[in-house]
Amino acid sequence: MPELPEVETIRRDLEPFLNGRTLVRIDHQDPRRYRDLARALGASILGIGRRGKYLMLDLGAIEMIVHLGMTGQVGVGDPALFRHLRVSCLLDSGEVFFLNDPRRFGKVLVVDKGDYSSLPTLSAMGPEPLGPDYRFEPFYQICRQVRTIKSHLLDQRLVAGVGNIYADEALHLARIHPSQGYLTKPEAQRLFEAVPKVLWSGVVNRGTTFKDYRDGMGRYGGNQDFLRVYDREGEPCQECGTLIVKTRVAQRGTYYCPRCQSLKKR
DNA sequence: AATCATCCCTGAACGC
DNA sequence: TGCGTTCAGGGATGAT
Repeated sequence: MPELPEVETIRRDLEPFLNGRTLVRIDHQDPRRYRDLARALGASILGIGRRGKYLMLDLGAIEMIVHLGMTGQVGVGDPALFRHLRVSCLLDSGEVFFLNDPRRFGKVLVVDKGDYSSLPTLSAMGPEPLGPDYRFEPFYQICRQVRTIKSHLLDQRLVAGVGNIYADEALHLARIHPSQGYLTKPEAQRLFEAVPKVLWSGVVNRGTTFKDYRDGMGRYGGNQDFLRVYDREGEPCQECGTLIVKTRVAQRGTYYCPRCQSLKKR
């Protein structure tokens, strides 16, 4: 499940293969899912950026937006190696930029540059937690009045790019129960600082491969060996030794330490 | 306005 | 062995 660190790792991997290339041919079978891709024919890739979990290929007046969903994998190489090839783009280098996506939760579309009206989550995206516009006050104003903090970490409006794995990791580092609501200022401060810490760790370790994730070169990430709670049910908390518990919060599998992350009634 | 439930989709894990 | 069931969840959407 690619989140901010995984998408950033892919972005860095693909940059040297895509920068300056022209899209010579684009193939896919599902025009309802992969929209307006023909608009990109003949366009050159001026840069590859990222916003939250979205990859953005700068094509000048337009941009190609890629979201990997749960099982999407992009790369430059031989698409014949993949069973679930959904989109392939022939480059003027002769190489193929492709999306392989078994479960088809991923998206690829071409839009006028900056027009995200067909992507409500991207339109309302919160600040980049690893960027210069990440501010405590607006973060705190939301945290203090919501009922279940984890659902807002996943929501993308509070902060961009956090998914299920890094939400649990940040909450453990901040010692906050995933179902906690109405955070105090010190709690919000701890969470505000924990989010970029766990995301940087993910970037440094080239992403978390729990099952499906591969980087832009098809390699496994390394961050799974450094997770504090995610997928560690029954293992001892590294802070206090209490066994990590798995529950369900916001319709998501949720791991936490019942001692370090106690729920406060408010 | 916030919160919750449902849908999309496939493969792996599980139970009998 | 094999078949059917359950689970995983990001984001869009509709309901409460």
